[in-house]
Amino acid sequence: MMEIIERLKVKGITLTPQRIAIVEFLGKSVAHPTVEDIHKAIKRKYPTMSMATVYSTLRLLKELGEIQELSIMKRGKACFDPNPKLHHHFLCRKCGKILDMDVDCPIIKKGWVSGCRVEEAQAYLYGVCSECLKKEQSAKE
Amino acid sequence: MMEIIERLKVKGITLTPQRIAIVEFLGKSVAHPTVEDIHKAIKRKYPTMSMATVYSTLRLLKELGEIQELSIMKRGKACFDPNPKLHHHFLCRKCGKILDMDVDCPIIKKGWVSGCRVEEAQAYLYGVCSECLKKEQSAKE
DNA sequence: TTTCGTGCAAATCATTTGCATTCCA
DNA sequence: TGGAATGCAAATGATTTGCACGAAA
Repeated sequence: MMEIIERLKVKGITLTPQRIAIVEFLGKSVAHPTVEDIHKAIKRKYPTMSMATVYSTLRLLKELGEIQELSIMKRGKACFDPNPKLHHHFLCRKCGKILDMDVDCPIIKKGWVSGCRVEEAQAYLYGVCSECLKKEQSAKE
Repeated sequence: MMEIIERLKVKGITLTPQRIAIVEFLGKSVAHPTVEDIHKAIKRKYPTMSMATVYSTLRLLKELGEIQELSIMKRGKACFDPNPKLHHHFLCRKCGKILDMDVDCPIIKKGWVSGCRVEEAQAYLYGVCSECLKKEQSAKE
């Protein structure tokens, strides 16, 4: 994730310890954290870290195209994906986990559809993940 | 939309004038209205109609599978689609309009993906709609 | 009569904003 | 040093909830 830091530096973005901490946390996260998740995690290191700072840094990173915010919401809370590239998501209704889907849909992508210019695309699948299905199976036996 | 009313009756749902008004409004709406849109429209006929009633009726209809709530949000507000069948949506960043997309994606649908059971799927496309593109074009000339 | 829906107001909760203080370049 | 970032608290705005009243079976 140091590449992000480099790009921010090149763009003249002020690199505060808080911002670096957020970028580093996002870089190693795989769970599509909410603002609260991020705040809680970083508060251990920086006890004064405020929600306002987390919100503003996330907005900055989003505007710079370094991360993406998902339209799917974890129980009403926004969540973020450190991977800004086009990919889709699966939300498990049992455990609430969000999984990245590496499916390449020929239609849901940038380009043209019915005369409209598509600049961004996101697909959301909802259901039960393989882990939860396994648990259901064992419970039955 | 009278079929919905029929189905509600069969299921033993109490049919109040307010609920009927909401169902009728949704039935003839094509613009994916927000809760506020619905409330405002019906308030003309029923001046005492409260937001709480709109919210509770929408939740009821959603739980019964008669309508769907979109994960895409009109400026932070939830919006609803009277068509509960699987289809996708396009949000125009210029005019804010949401269009139904009649594309049949072979991957973004119910079924199985990577060991997960997909019960519901929604794809969202973001960009500029054909109308706004036309306006842009004329402005240039 | 008894249950259920309505509508008002108050409560909730995520997110935003104002502003004084502090920090990076 | 100067402009930008931080952090606190207060404000905002969508949605939910509690509860008394009224309507429906």
